[in-house]
Amino acid sequence: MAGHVSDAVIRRLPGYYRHLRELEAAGVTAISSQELGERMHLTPSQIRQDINCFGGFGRQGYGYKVADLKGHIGEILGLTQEHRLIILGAGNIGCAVAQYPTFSREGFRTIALFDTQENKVGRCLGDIPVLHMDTLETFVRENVVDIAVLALPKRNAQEALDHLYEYGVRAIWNFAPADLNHPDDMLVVNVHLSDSLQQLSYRMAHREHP
Amino acid sequence: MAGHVSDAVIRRLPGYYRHLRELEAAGVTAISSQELGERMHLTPSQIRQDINCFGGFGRQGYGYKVADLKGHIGEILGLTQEHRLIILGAGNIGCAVAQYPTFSREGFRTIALFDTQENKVGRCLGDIPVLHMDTLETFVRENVVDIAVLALPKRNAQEALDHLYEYGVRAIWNFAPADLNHPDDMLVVNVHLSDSLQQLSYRMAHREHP
DNA sequence: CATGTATTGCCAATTATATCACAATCCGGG
DNA sequence: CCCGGATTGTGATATAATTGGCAATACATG
Repeated sequence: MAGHVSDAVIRRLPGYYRHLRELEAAGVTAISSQELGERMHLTPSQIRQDINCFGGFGRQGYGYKVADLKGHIGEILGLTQEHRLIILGAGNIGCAVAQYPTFSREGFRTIALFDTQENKVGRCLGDIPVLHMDTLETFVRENVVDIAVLALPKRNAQEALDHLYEYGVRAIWNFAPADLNHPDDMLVVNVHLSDSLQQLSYRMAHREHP
Repeated sequence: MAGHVSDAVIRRLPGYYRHLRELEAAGVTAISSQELGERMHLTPSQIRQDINCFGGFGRQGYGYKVADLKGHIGEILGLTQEHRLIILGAGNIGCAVAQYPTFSREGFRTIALFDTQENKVGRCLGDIPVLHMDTLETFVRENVVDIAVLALPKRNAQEALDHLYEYGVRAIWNFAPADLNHPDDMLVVNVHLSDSLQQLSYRMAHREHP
């Protein structure tokens, strides 16, 4: 199992996790691929195949135990270990990420925000301090930082990434609307809000019944 | 041409648009599929095939005219017509969307935010008013609203969607971390920030060289 | 205006992804 | 403890997406 997992499967994993959490919260203890498929708008076959990339978590004639499966998928997603984040840019997006309620439940802990604007530096969001961008290097070298979130203007994003690499950060969650260049041993996942909105626009322009 | 365009192509279109805009800004007037492919990390073949879904915009022995191609793709994406947005939820995400700089350039115009918290209602973000959620129905019935952005807590999202449908809105850009039920003639595009961060976590947990 | 070169458009081949079908097997009830 | 009904795990098949290859053709040059 887990020989090679395709991108398509990885994209669906968080969806499984989300639905399983909801089912667990609703008190459902077991579910079949049939039922889960109806819920998620996927075929039962696809669900069984996806889950089987990682091993046989189900039981014939019964289905999957919700709590077990959620646990396994959480582990596969790496949510059992804590991730320490810093956020570059304390604007709306940076603050939104810092305060997003579900992240902390999933092991993502924001330890600091960074900004250049003097009126933002020194404040706190909850218990997260907003530090000056000039102190970034020292901070990163003296603290464990697993992920850096880029929530700053496009023009500063590439330079910030280059510095972060130099200081040792190897994973980036990027909100700047640009495809940043990065070394092979650095992971970059883009959010690209604009792309998502443009997809909606495309579908509106091309839907059959207007 | 344009018989049926696959999801995979639609997902890539905004990327083409973004890169073409950058090229145009950089003063590049023409580009080959080869060069564009290197820039975007796609094969030249794929680029030619993608673009050909919509017609032959290129010229043999020469490549594509950047401005022309950008214009065509903008049109295909529906960016030539204005879209009027309302945003439900004036928290960090709602405000981030309202003030996101590139949206207005692409024809997306936010005309109002809605919230239930009294201390937010009555203020403005730039020239966009924050109105009380109770006035949503009246507002939507009296104004043209093309897209509603859901930037409110998960527990309120489904109900909000149902109301919006009733009032006549037929396109939703959803930031709530839930897969909302919706009628067939309503378009819903999800952002699901958590999914994106979990994908990063997955890749961190499974990368070869730690 | 003729010629060589670069590059598209497009069809074929390959690879990836999703679905189907069914044997293996586990649960629950009697 | 055994049997019936349900549901998984999985190999085979179908469908979709990507890449390769090449003829057609437009541009640039002299």
